[in-house]
Amino acid sequence: MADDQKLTTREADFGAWYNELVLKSELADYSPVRGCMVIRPNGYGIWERMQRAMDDMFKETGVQNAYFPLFIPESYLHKEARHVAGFAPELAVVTIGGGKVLEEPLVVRPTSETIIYAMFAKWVQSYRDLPLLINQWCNAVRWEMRTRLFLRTMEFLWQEGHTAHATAEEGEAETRLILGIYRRFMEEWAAMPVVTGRKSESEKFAGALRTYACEGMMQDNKALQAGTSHNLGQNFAKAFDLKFQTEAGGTEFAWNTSWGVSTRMVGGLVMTHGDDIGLRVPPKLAPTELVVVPIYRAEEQRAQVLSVAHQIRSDLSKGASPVRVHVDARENMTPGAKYYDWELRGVPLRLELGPRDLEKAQGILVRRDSREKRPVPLAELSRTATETLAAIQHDMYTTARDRRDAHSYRGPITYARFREIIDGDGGFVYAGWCGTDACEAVIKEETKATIRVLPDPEFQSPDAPRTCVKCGNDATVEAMWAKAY
RNA sequence: CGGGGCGUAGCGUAGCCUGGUAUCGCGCCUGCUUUGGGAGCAGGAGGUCGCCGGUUCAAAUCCGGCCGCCCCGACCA
Repeated sequence: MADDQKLTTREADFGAWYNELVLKSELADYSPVRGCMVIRPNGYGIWERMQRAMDDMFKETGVQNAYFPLFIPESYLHKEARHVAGFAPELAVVTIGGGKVLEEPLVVRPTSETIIYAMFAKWVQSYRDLPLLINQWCNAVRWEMRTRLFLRTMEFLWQEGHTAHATAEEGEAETRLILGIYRRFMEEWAAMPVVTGRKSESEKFAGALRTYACEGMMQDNKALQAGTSHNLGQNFAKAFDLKFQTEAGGTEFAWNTSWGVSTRMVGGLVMTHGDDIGLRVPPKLAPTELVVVPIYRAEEQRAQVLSVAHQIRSDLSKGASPVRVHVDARENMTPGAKYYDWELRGVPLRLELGPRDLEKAQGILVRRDSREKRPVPLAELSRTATETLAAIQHDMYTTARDRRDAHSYRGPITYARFREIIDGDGGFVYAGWCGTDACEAVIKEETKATIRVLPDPEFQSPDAPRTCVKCGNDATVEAMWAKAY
C-alpha cells in the first residue's frame, strides 16, 4: 500500500523519478496543450523567490525593468541572418488576427533581441544615453519537439536582459558581470554549484559574438545549462541601425549584450537536490522554510497545541531574521502522513509539536536534508531555526559541490578513457581541445557529449592539457565535456 | 519526423486473447472512533470504457479509421 506512494528511485530510473517528483510535489502539471505546462503554486512560489533574488541583484547594477510585446513582426527576425537561421525551426507564427489574414505574420517571441534593439535605436542618440540597461520578466515560446516539465517546454517563463554600451569593452564587462551574478545566485540561493565559461562557436547563441554560460551537474551526472550571457558585439546594432554620436562627434554602432535565466532553473533545483523521498528546497528559495505539525489527542490538547503553533509562527515571522512558517492544521491527516507530505514537498525544516513537548516547553526540529531530529526549547526556537536554515543552505551547497567534484575528471586522458566515462556513469570531463569544429563534431557524434564550456580560469585545471583528446594535436584550450539536457 | 507504449471514475489499475453492460486500490462525501512516521470501521457518491464507423441478438473486448498523450532517437533556455 505504501509502495505506490513511494517515488521511483533515482537509481532505478532518473527520468521517471524526476517526472513523478514534479507531479506529486505539485510543482507543475501537464497542460491540455502538448508540450506546455501549468506551474502550480508550489513551483511558482519557488520561481517567485528566484525572481526576487535575481531582480534585486540586477537592479543593484543599474538595470531597470520594462516590458516589450509578445508579438514581433516576422521581418524583424530576418534582419540578423544568423539569428533567424537559429530560431526559424522553432518559431510559432500568428498569421490570422481578428478573422483576417495578416499583411505581415507576427512571430510569438522566442527571445526579444530584435524588437528590443529596434526600440533602442529609437531611444539612443548620443553616448550620453548609454549604457542602456533593460530587463524584462516574461514568457517566451519555442516550438520544441521533445519537451520535459520545466526543462524544456514550448512556453517558458524567464528574464531577458538587454543592454547597449558605447564600447566593446563595456559590453564585454557587462556580459561578464551578469554571468557573475548568475553564478552567485546559483551558488548562494539555489545551492547549486556551477562551472562558468565560454561556449564554443557551435554552441553559442544565434547572433552572438560570444556566449558565456553556467553549467550545473545534475544527479544523473548530466549537465544543465542554467543561465547564459551573450556578448552580441555590434551584430544587432548593425541590423537595427542602433547608432549613437560619440563624445568626439563621430557616429558608431552600439555594443549589445543579452542574458537570461528561465523556469528551467526550477527543474535544475529538483535534479540537483531532490532525493528518493522527494524534493529538497534550499531555504533561501523555499516559500515555506519551517512547517509546524501539531500533534494532539483530546480536544483541549488540540486547542493548546494549535495555540502554541500559531504563536510560534507569529514570533518567528518577526525580528531581525524572520522565518517563513506554515502551520499545518489539517484535521483529516495524521501527523505521520503530514511528515511524508512535507518531505515530498521539500520544506527545509519541520517542527513536531505535541502535548509531551509542551510539557517540556520544546518542539522536535527535523531537518529535511539530513532528516536529523532533535528537541529544541521553544525559547530558543527562533535562533535555532535561523541557524539551522543557514546550515541547511550551506550543507546543501557543499553536498552538491562534492558530488559534482566526485564526478569531474581532470588530467591527461585518452579518448578511450573519455568514452568510457561518458558512456558509463557520465560526468564532467576536462580535456584538451585543438579548437577545430571537426574534432568537436566527431566527439559529439560518437559520444553524444558536447563542450559545455571552455572553463573560466577559476575552473581550469592546474596543469593545462597539452593535447586534443580527439586528434592528439596541440590543444589550444581546455574544454569541459558532458552529456547535457 | 522515425521507433515503442498507453488511453476504462479525480488518480493508478483489472477485465480484452476466449463478446453477455465493468474489478480492485488510493482519493472524495457522511458518521463514529482516532491522531508522537502514510489511521480504523460502517455507509455512500462518482463511468458516453479516447473518438468515429463496422461485424454481431449483444462490443471495454473483434475489425477499420482517426485523435490524444507518454517514453526512446535527429534541433534547443
